[in-house]
Amino acid sequence: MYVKKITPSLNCGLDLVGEVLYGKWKIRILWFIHEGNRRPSELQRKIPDVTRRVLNVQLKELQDHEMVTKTIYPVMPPKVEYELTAFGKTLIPLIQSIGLWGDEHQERLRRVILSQNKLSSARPEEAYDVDEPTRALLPF
Amino acid sequence: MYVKKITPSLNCGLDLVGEVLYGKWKIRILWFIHEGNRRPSELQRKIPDVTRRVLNVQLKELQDHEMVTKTIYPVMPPKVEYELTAFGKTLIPLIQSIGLWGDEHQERLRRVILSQNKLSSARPEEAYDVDEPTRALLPF
DNA sequence: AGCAATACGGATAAGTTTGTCCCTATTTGA
DNA sequence: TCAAATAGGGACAAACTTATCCGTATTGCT
Repeated sequence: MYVKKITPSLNCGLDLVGEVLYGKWKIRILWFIHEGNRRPSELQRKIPDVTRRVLNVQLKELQDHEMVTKTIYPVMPPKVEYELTAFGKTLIPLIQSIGLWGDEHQERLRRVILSQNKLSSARPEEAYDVDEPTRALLPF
Repeated sequence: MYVKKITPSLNCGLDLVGEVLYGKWKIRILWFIHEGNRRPSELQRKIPDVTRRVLNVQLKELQDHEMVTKTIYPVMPPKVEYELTAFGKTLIPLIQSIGLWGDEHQERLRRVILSQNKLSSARPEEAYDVDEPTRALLPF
């Protein structure tokens, strides 16, 4: 496991939140668990872009940060379930607000992100299909 | 300037927010500008841990993302001021909520962050039991 | 017998962000 | 005259995160 060499600054609330929410997929992992996707394989189907390896790593960190619990059922084939802790649940309204803000401003955000020169050209454009109908009302 | 090789996924609102808010100092930069610290030197005094170099880089990104504007006064010594755009201001309530959540839970957050083994050594003991009772059941 | 599904993680590579070091310039004040 | 304040940025190094590739194991279906 990677060990940090630089101690993070933990001066204010924002720093602290950063520490537990930083991670490319963490917020969405929390959201999908909140939606009832408890098993790793379900989560991976919901977030196809994440690899299983990284999904495991980030779930482990969420666990260490007491955002989720993990239950391993000693059956074969293996079965594992994650759940939000009470603490983790207190984050859900925040995540929802963030997602809603992103949705409200999605055209503008997409524009400023794509027109920024940090992206390497050649976007295959229109890769996406976006949302499953059940998700239409939610931040995604 | 660094150019990304991997196109980020921009499927949902949360992805989009991630793109513009990701960055170790960005949220705090926005907050301090909101509080009236407009000049780079003021911002650096507010966030001593960030280097000037990185502060400039992140300010530039916020500018590209239309979160802040930059005004250069042609005087000597140089004078520069940043301000939130109307768009940037719509983020402030969100940032405030996040910070408040972090403040409310700061003891717990500090504990789980510090007791986590990703931090390099030398934290004054405090064993930390964080039981993983279910773990023992499977051979992994 | 072979393969998919379930799940985990070490070693290593690639990608990305952040930090360090150095250079540019002018004015004011010690 | 020299230091400090103001602001910017190129080249590079270090730190950190994420991805790839492999290996472990069992059950059940074809």
